[in-house]
Amino acid sequence: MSGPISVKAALASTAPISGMQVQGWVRTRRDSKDFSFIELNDGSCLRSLQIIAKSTLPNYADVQRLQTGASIAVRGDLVASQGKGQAWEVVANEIEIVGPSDDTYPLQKKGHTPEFLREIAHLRPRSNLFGAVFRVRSRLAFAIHQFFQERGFVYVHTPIITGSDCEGAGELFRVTSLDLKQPPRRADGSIDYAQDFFARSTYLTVSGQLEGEAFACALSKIYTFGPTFRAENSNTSRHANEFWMIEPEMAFTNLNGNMDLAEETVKYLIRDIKTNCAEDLGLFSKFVDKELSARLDFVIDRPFQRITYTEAVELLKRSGEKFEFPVAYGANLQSEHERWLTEKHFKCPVTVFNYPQEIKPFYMRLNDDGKTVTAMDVLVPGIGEIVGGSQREERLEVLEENMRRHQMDPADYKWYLDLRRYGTVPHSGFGLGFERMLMFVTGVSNIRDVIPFARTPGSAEF
RNA sequence: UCCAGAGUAGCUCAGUGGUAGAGCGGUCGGCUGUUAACCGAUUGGUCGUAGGUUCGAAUCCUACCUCUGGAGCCA
Repeated sequence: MSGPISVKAALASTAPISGMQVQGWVRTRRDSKDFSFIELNDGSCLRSLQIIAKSTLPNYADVQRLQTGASIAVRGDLVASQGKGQAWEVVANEIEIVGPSDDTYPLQKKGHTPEFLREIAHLRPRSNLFGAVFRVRSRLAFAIHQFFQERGFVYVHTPIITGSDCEGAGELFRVTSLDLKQPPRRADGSIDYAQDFFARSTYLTVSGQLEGEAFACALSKIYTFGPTFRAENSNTSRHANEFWMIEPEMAFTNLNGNMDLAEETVKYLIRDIKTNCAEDLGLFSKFVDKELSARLDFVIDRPFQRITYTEAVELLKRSGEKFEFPVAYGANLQSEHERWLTEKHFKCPVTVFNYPQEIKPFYMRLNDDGKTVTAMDVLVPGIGEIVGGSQREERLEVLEENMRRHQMDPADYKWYLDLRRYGTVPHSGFGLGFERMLMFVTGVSNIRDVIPFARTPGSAEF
């Protein structure tokens, strides 16, 4: 006999197996006249395996005291179940109690709210919902690599500790080894970071884009996929201070090619999860979001709407809708505006592009109208922005001018400007929020519930 | 950070100035190829924290903490 098999493998068996072994955690236990039913779950799949523990087991008294949460190893035979609800069950010949549990175990056999489970983040993966979420998270990460690798993109590891506090976007977490009680000072009293570990100020990355551009301008098509850190005091269901982001970057590609890739990426990922995580998706459709299945089908079945920022503003103005914030050209679209476009008007993902340059970062390419830049955001129902990207400004002089307008010193970005000095090329890319994609595909509405141990303002337990 | 709401049993909640409650869970017993089993009994509380008002506060007031929803920032 070989080693233990997973619950998933046991349930997928096509024939009885005598002399098999499974191990996992007790979900519930019920007594019958001469035996006990144990539901065993090992996280390999949503479903549990029913174990029949007969009263003839030498340690039956101990087995009857097994409580939810206990870990056991079972030897026995996989047989066709006599009961309804499952095809297979295991008649145990031996049950080893590996680790007992007791009645203080917080995950009892009843419904729990996600908010409560969030407080026990170390135990919640043992629940049906979170087991499913994190299995899907794993598969989604795999599918991302598969998607880009299939298309010849090279996976690049951009630095996590970075010296560029550029983009002007977002607060950064400082990385330092200085003694906070006695930091070295300069003559003017300011802290002298030249004496810090890297002989300069360093931070946790907020984006790998600039470094990604360097590699795209060499390997043609690249993507990054890694953690990102923002020190913003954001308290919403869609923001975390540590999250993962996918950032593809393509040389010789304009905004249209960029929008095509973003749409293809989102659709591919949904299709992959639908085929490879069907059982877990079923749980989400049933208990998290009844519309989930229909929405996912809708998204993969038809093209995303593409409209310019100007068109979006016109649509919003003509909508007759009363918005809390007024719609005006030159202002950022508010959440309520985005929601109207994607949830009420088009009822599908919407790609908005060509934004006024004043409200977008320095690196986006200026359009011929001299007013708009090649920004694009993909908005999805329920979540809002899931992708943000642009064609990058490849013209050295224009880029330098943009920097000056953003109060940036081009001298600080010499290496970035070099990419335009030597063999510059039109190139484009975007950032896809991994957790937001996971929220979209699972229907889970709070980002804290799709991250194993979420980091949010005031909260870094575990 | 701003706006709104909420903190009462392990969990979900009721209780709006006068002896702290229910359902679920847990425990014990019964029944039973059960499956969110069923039937009966039982267990369970510093009412978020600290002050204050009052003869008396879960309830009213003040501050703080935490959580939830929304906003801003964005992925």
